[in-house]
Amino acid sequence: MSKKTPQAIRGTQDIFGADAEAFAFVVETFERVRRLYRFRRVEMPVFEKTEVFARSLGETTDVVSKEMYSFDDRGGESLTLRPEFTAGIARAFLTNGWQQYAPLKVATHGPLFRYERPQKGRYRQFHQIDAEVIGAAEPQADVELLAMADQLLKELGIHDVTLHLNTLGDAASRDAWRAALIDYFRAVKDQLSEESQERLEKNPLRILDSKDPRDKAFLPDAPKIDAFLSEEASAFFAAVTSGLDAAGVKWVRAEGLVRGLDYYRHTAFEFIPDEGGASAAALGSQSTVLAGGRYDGLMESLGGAPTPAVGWAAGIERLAMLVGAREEEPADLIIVVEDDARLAEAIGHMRAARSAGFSAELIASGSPRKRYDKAMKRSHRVILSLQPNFEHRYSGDDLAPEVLGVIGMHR
RNA sequence: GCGAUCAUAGCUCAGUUGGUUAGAGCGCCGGUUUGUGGUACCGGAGGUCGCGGGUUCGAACCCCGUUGAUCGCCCCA
Repeated sequence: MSKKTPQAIRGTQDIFGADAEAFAFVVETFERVRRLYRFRRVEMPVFEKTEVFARSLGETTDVVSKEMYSFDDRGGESLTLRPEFTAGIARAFLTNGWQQYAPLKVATHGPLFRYERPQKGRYRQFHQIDAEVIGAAEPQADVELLAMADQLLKELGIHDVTLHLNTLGDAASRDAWRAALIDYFRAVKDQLSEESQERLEKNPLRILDSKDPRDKAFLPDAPKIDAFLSEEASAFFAAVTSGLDAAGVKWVRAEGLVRGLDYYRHTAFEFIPDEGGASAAALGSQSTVLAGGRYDGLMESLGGAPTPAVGWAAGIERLAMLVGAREEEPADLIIVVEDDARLAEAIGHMRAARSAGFSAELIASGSPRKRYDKAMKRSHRVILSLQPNFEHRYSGDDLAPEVLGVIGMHR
């Protein structure tokens, strides 16, 4: 590589080959499954006014304060490459009058951007699939969304992950719990890790999933959300869990599972690899493959009417790692031109095969005697070799007569 | 923002305590062989050893800096 060749931006990826096939498999499976659940496809802008994210995520969150790709456009307006899907979809819901479709079930996928240090399963430009139900206050929406996530993972062939489920309660429950946690941890502040001492002020809920042994000692006796749940919030969570049981979705209660972003209420969930499993090993320290929750408070932060909503997102790269490398589909037909005089004939056959819906590839370069070997090394159903003296020969594991039929050749 | 490890051919990697013109496999190109065959053989192209300094008679190897990658911390999907 020349020194003059510009290098790719840190944290971006050029995906090709087996990895790209795995990526496509994830997206195609998602598209198929979301149709089964009747989620409508939406296409969203990749950038928004900065305030869309700043107001919805909370000014003090790390995402907003240091992880956003923001810039001023030529008119001097601050814009931001989307760090997540939910805020943009909420904005679109409000600005396009999609209230008329509520409850609205939508799905999308595409690139997202966060200015972070790249590591295994984390990139600055990464890709997610996303599903949201907007304008549905009932727990059945949570259940359907989770049933879809569960089916998607199974259809991807990922069986060693489990749904970890928690409730954050309604706004009042959450605030009371949060206050109790601060009281509890403040009493032992000087015994906590440095990180958690900081979290105590900024994000006390996060102490609950600290990895530091100094913090872990205090976690079993920390106040539990259940003690602070209103009757209504309790009933909501019970309806979600019984619905999941009815839908055959396996789950475990995770009392320490919280959300980093301010707008979450009630249900919070993550699909996490089972310890010791192949998926856990494949993902390294980035263990969550699909996560989401209910965000009843979000619409108001964007100036809309109170609107209940629930959604999830999953990193395509992480899912692709669990799916594993995938091979390209075999070509239906490969034509080898072993005599350049027969090139035009081959081109005609190519067009006929492709027009009939068969994938076809032409090999007509390099030493004529080595072209056949080249064809044999590619994954294929039928090879047609055009030889000197107008002879032709076939080979392949699956001498599909329908493929040869469309180019007027038969065994 | 912090830490650890790493950087040699298009790819995967050797390269001894510092010692002549830096190697292999795969891939690519050409030739021979085979001619229902994924073979074998021969040859070729392709490297300022990430970059910049330093130590030394001599550096891919030792030292400093720098850039990049990987993995982890913070945070988070």
